[in-house]
Amino acid sequence: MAERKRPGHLARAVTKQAERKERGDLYAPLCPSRGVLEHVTSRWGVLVLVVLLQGTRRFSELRREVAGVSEKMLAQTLQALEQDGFVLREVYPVIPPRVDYSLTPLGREVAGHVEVLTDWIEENLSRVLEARKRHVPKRGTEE
Amino acid sequence: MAERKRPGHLARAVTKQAERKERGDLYAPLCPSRGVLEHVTSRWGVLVLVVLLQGTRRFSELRREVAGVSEKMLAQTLQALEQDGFVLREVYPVIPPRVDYSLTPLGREVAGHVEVLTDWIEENLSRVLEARKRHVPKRGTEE
DNA sequence: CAGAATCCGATTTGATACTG
DNA sequence: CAGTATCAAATCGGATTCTG
Repeated sequence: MAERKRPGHLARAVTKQAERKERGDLYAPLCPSRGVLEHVTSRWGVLVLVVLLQGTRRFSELRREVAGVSEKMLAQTLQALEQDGFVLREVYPVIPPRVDYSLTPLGREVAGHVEVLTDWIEENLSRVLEARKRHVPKRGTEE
Repeated sequence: MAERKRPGHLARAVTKQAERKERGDLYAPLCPSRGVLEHVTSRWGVLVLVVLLQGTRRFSELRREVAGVSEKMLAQTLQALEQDGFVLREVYPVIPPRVDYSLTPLGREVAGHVEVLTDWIEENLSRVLEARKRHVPKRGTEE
């Protein structure tokens, strides 16, 4: 073992020029996969995805469930996720306006992985908090 | 079904006042779990965790492997992850200085989940890119 | 080598209106 | 209701300089 360097596509010999559909490489600064990752792991993107995993939601409902998000950020987040094909936006021409947001099949896949992560964090928060206490801010005045 | 609202601890009746070690609630704006989530899902945090999953790394190695990160951001990211107990920092008092970074058991757990996510994104990049093409920027001039 | 500290412009974010 | 537009505040983030 001395070849496997990159985590993602390690030991995969993708070098066969543009072979398949094209896989991303997060370790290439210019790869668009970085952008996708950022949409998915963005502050509000994560929470929106996981909430939508529970079912369809309206804008105002998301606003309430994802506590703390501003209208602007929520709209912006939803647009990014919609553009990437994770979220479906359905507008009903009624008065008052009604817009439903839901996950696409693609979205359900990522959201599933994201949820595992968020669940882990919620579940293990105490362990992290313990670690923080244990952690010395600087290096102690003495050892 | 009409009770399950919150994704994370849904249908769990945590309401028994401060029962166990305390679980986080990402849907509570003030819960520290939000901070942990942000460290883990931060721009560079994600990449650092996945790289460290491959094994111990020195500062300069991380700098190279996580292409695009600046010294400042890398240091900052590592500090956050170290504080949360995900990363272990070992200093060797030699000249020139040597510092090794590795994952703690706790870190290996999160990093594992994070890797599943990043792998999915790399793997499915083409699907997302397709969705983006398909996506109409505004609402077309006509339908 | 491994950072800490500083300067400072580029983004991001968030209230607060305003619109269809 | 579901956003968009706007403006100021807060952060981010990188290049540079300086130690141990």
